[in-house]
Amino acid sequence: MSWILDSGRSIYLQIVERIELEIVSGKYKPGDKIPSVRELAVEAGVNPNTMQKAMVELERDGLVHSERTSGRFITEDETMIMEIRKDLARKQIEEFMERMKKMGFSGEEIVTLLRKTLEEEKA
Amino acid sequence: MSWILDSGRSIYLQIVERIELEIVSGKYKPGDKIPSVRELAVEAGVNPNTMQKAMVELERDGLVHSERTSGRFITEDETMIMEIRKDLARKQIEEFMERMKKMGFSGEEIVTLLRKTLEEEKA
DNA sequence: ATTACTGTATTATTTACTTAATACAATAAT
DNA sequence: ATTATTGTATTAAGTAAATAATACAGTAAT
Repeated sequence: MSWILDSGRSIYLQIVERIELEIVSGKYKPGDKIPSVRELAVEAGVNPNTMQKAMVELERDGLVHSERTSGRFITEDETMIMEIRKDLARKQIEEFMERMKKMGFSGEEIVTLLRKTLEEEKA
Repeated sequence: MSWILDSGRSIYLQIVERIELEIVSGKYKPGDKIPSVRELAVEAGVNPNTMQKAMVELERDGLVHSERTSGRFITEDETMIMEIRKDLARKQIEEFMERMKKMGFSGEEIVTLLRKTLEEEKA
C-alpha cells in the first residue's frame, strides 16, 4: 500500500509532513529506530532517492539523526518534540483560521462549525 | 507586488486557490469582470501562460467563463458560489481536524485552542 | 573473513511546471 | 477603418522533482 494520494504538492514534502506527524503524535517514540530508507521507500511506493530527500529534510530540522551504518533514529530530545508539536499545531490553527476568514466566516462561526462537525463524528 | 509566497506547491494551483477564495468571499461578485490574463499575470508576478492555466482550471469548475473577446467573468450562479463556499469550508475543516487529531489533539482540545487563538487576536 | 544491511553519492532519463516570445482571430472603442 | 484589447494557441527553452540503476564505505552479525 503506497502512502501518497495528494497531488500538486511535491512527494518528498508530503513524506516529511507525514513523518513529522508520526513523531509528534508519539507513534514514533524518542530514540526509536525507524525503518531504512529502502524499506520506507517500498512501503510508501516511491523511489529511494525521494525518501532519502525527505530524510535529509527531517534531519535538518533535528527530528531525526543517522548513525552512519546502524540506521536512523528519532531524536531523544523530548522537549524539542513537544516544541515542534506546539509549533505545528499553532501553524495549523493559524492557516486554518486565515483561510476560513478569507471565505467570510467569523470566529464564532468557525467554532460553531467545528462543534457541529464534532457532533456528526460521534454519530 | 507579486502574490505568491509559498513554495512546494505549483504556482498555478496557488493562484486557483486564491481566486476561488476571492470569489466565495464576495470580493468578486457574480457577473463581475475580472482583469485580463495579462494584467493578472503582471500583478501576480508570473508568466501569462501560468495565469492562463489557472483560469482554465477555474473555468473547468464553473466559477468563471470567458467571453471570447470582451473578457472573463465571474459566474452569475450565486447558488453555485454558495455551494462551493460550503464545500471549501467543509474540506478545510475536515483536513484541519484530521491533522490535529493525528498530532494527538482531542476534539475538545482543538476547540479550546481555537478559542484561545481568537482571544489573543482580540488583544 | 564473509555476508548483509546501513546511509550516502553519482549519473542519466523522464516528467511536469514555468517562463519566454510570438502569433492570430474577434470585437469594443475611437 | 483603425487601434487596442480580449482570449487563445504554439513552439522553445529552462528548472525542479522524481525515477532508475548503480556504486561505495562502514559495521554488526554470522
